Amino acid sequence: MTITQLEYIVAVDTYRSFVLAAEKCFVTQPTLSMQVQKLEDTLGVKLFDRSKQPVVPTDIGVEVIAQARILLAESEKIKEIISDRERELSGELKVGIIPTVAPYILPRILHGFIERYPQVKLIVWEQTTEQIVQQLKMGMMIAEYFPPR
Amino acid sequence: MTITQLEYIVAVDTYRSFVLAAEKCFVTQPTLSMQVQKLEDTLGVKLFDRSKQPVVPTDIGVEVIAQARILLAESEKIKEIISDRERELSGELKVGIIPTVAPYILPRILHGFIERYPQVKLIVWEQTTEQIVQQLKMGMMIAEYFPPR
DNA sequence: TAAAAATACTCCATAGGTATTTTAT
DNA sequence: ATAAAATACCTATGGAGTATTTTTA
Repeated sequence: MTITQLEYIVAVDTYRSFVLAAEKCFVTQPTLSMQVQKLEDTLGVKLFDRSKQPVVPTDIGVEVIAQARILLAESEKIKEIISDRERELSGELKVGIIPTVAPYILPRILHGFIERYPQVKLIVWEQTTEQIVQQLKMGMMIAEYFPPR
Repeated sequence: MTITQLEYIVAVDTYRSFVLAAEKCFVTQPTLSMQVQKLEDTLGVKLFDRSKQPVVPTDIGVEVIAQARILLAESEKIKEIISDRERELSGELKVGIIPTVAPYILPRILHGFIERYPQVKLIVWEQTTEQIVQQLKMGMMIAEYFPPR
């Protein structure tokens, strides 16, 4: 049982659709289907009834999903602890970036950002790609795409 | 951030030792150390101060660990939902087993169990190795080792 | 017959392991 | 000197992808 799997079943419950839930979770439909099945295997119970459309949670699925929502809320609180602390430290913005591309991308970010938020202290944070991916997944960093031209 | 990683930091906090925490979590010390570091990377904060012994959580570590304990408690409740439901279904014991070894091991289990709990209905559940491993990890099944002779 | 979900595969990221080095008492 | 944590390296599981088949309305 993973936090991700719990997010998936909550999404399926919310949207009553594997296709739509997958889209909202930014994964493909087969990926989401398999993870939901895997969680069902782990728990040893069917969480959704797919024999009708739209998909509907089973009786026990309703209970598990309700508890999953509570757990996910607690998970959000962990992130809040970090954000609160960072706000409290100072008006800072950490920018995670891979060293290789820093000289190409940083100037553009710095320019646009400093213009709009001149009072915020910018902290450039060298990270590996993996660390950045993690930060993005956690919603603790925001990605903005700067096209090459 | 995974539920496992949260279990690890709670264990380190509880035992004030990576070595002992690893033992209690049934993983090796390097595995636990790396997962803790990875979580620290993900959150972008140091959770423990290793410059002293025993290891002690940082200020923010204390907050995160407290919240992690809450989340893990909610995680336990999901398992309880399943167990409660299973209890309520009937006085049953599900036995997960790989088809290959069933004929060798089952008779022994059945004999000992039926003797002690004659009123409980036994349900043999054919599973893959992976499904059994999951069930064991979740604590939803108990493994007992029957030596070959 | 047109959606939605399941299945079959492929790939690679990473959790976990062993061996070793570094750090703290 | 010794116990504990970090680091290096390796392996294999499984999460996620694409392509396709089976379902349900």
